[in-house]
Amino acid sequence: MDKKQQCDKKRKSSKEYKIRRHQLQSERISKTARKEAKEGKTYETGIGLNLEKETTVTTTGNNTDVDVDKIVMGITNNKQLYEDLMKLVPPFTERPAKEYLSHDPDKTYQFVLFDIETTCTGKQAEICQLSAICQNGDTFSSYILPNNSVGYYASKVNNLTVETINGQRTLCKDLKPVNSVSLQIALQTFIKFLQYQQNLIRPTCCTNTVENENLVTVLVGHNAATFDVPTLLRNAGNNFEEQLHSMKICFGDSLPLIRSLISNQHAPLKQSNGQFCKANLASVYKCLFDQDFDAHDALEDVIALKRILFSPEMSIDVKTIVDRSQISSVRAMKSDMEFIDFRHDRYQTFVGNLHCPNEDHSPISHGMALKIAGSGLSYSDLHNLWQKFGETGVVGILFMPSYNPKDTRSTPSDKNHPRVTKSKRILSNVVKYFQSCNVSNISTSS
DNA sequence: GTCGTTTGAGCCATCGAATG
DNA sequence: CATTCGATGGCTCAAACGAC
Repeated sequence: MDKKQQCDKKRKSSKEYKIRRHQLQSERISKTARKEAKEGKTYETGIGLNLEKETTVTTTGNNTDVDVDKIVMGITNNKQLYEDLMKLVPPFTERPAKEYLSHDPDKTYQFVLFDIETTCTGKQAEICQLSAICQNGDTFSSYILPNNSVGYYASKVNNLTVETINGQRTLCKDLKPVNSVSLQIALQTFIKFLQYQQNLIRPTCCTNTVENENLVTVLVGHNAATFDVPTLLRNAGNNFEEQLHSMKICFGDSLPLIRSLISNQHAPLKQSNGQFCKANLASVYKCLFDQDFDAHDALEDVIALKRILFSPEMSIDVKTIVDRSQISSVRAMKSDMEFIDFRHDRYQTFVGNLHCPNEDHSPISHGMALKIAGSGLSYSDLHNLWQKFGETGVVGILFMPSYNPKDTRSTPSDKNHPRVTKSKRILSNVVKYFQSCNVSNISTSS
């Protein structure tokens, strides 16, 4: 009995068996799909006759379709070809794994809530205001004169503008001039503020005692992991980052914390209408205190955030905050930011060709363009593969697994994991795109 | 307007179990 | 042994939502 099962198992795990089964199933799936599509239109006609006709159409129709299985088999059986393809493209990249700090009862947590206002969003964003507040109520706030003007949408939100007054570029809040400093000055003042606050908790007399090891300072902002921290690190430079690192400062995000509370139906976040509030700052504040606050001034925002997190109305403990705020090291946030920027650069190369935003039939979706970009490939890499190896090149690189040389812990399960995707629909869409390029190139050039 | 993440629905690859 | 069925978990996508 066992022997028989094992034999069967072994047979099924063989490569040939899997490939054959895969082919058969693919055919079945496309057949049924076609049948269903047909049945929708001509339900009354003889099904058997229709099927016969359909299958003949299918086989001829497949000539224009892309036979992904065949291409994949060609590569799996040809190691040399696979290696030749690999030489043509940049090494595989992937997003750094997230590692969040979890609560340690032996440690003291010092939360510093912070927020920034900027000139716009995205990689171009410059910081115009940096504010922070500690649990003891001490605040820091500084306006910063950006090199560029404040964008239309950002200005609508934060009421900051850059005006020229007496020939001087001047940062204005609500059109009134404010004292602003350079980014470097603001950051250094901020560091001093943080050092001072740390020293309030760990006295300077015991610099090398256990006391030092036990203090964890966490900079928490709302949606900070996505917006504030990357923007801050991108603008600040290595010196600032090193200082934070040496002060053992970490970053946390209150958005996932709030989301987690809402999904756990944390009672204080239930509104009077019985629904739970949304996760944005204004909504949470309104729900807890039934008051509006002057949203989108960095200082007002951090004051509100402090009240939210530490008020008795909210009633959460330190362990909850630590465990659910996705606290990460400065280094981790920095390398994640670098990955995001790297991916974004490559993503842009797909826009307008393989990925057409706001069009009904873009060859690949936004998400897929991001995934390809994140694996280290740009449009020119795919184009190059297409020119040198045709569909084999493109499908081979996207489908076949790829190993990161830096990653020593490649488990057997990774061997089945594609560099980008195994989806036949997506792979054939990419191939079809390059085919149509060739056709249009010939027709336009001749 | 930008950009990134989460969410939930639907599709599809995969694999154990069953069939002839 | 070759094939098929059925359950499941992972992948993909668009929409909604967070930040400015």
